[in-house]
Amino acid sequence: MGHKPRKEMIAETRAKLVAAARHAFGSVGYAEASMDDFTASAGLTRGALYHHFGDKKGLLQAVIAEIDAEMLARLKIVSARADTLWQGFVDECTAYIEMALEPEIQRIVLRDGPAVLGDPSQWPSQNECIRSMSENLQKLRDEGTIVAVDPEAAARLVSGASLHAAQWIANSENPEATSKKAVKAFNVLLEGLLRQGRRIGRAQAPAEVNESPA
Amino acid sequence: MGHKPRKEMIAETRAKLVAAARHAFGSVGYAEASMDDFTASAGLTRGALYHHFGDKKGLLQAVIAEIDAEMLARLKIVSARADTLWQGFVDECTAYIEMALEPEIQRIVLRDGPAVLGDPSQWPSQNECIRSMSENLQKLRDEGTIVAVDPEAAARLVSGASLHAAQWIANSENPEATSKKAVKAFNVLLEGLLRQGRRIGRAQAPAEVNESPA
DNA sequence: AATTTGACATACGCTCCGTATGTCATTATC
DNA sequence: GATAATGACATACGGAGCGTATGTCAAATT
Repeated sequence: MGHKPRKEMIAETRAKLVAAARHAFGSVGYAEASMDDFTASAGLTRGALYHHFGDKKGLLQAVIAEIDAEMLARLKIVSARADTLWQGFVDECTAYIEMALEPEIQRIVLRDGPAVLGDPSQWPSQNECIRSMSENLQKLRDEGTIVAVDPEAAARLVSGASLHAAQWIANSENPEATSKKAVKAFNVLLEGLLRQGRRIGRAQAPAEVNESPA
Repeated sequence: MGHKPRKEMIAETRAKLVAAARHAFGSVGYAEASMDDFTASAGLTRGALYHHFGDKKGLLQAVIAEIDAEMLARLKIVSARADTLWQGFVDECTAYIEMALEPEIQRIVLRDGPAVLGDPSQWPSQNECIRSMSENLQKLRDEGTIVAVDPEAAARLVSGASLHAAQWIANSENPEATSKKAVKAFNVLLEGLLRQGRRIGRAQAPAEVNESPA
């Protein structure tokens, strides 16, 4: 019978394990996910898991690497199709927030990941997202659009603000309204990066502006 | 012999459990901390733990509540002794970052806490710190120092940036240099909050300023 | 003085993880 | 082409940790 090639079978096994773990981690969380259970759901046993990933943490790393690669790809698409560098940067930040709204990303990447694997700034994958953002900021600085500031530092602060904003939004009882508030405040902060003459889009409001809700 | 009153004994037991757990959680982390071990180190057993705190998560909540109360107290001191509201706010942010540099706070409050107890923005205690910051921003807005922006949203973004900055600093190989970069970039972002006329402390080399008429 | 409450300790079972070992197919060697 | 060797898994075993159920003893209540 047409048995598939060896390498494909193995890759398929790894993919099945990662997929099963991703679902389990994303739904019940890392700590509550039983290795026996989700390997069985993939038609396998823990033997396969330990063979391919060493331990439970190794599998979490693989899952996060997969998710992170997807995130990076999505970010690149967003920033690539913007008209200006600055707009691309802003769009990328917005996309970052939107991704962080997804429960699977929140749970696996933002909560369990740091607890199990340590600080995300040390992960190779997370650094990819930061590096992408840093490069954009570097270009914006060379271009003269933003003030002289360390690109990586700014990128980390901005991503930190984005992630927290996302978690706040996702857990609020009215995500729509919260999102609007967060994005508005976010843009205000980002304008701190812009050089004075470049500031745009702020209505230059007189003394006491009261924004009326909705 | 002079036996102490009942209530004091009980409070002492609770305090011993919280202290032992705090040390264990802070050093080896929540997941690796054995209840048998650290209750024994307090001269007790898990029986006492379950009686007072329900389960391991309950004890973590108590530990975090204690740490958070300390953090809030420190923040209040910092913001109270500043000359201006804005300076108080900036100082508070800086203090926030400095506290987040402490390993115990990083591990328990910033990493394990969210993984075990869920999103920090839902904790009563964490909300206290945010609320304190929000109040300051509200006053700054009323005062006309900062632009019209939702105080809570800004507070959450700023705290998010602070926390991430802290983790980045703490895990960098050169914390001193990283800290300088982060604080500088942080101030730049914060200036986004300031209204145009109020901007201070930026050297502002006007290469090609294109000032739109106010 | 008798009873009740409550603060703990002890005992038990269960789940889960990691390792050590076994099995079978594929690949390499001759 | 038969045999040895490798590698991908499954099975078996032991240990640790958690939660609960139960026991005990002092203090508070009556």
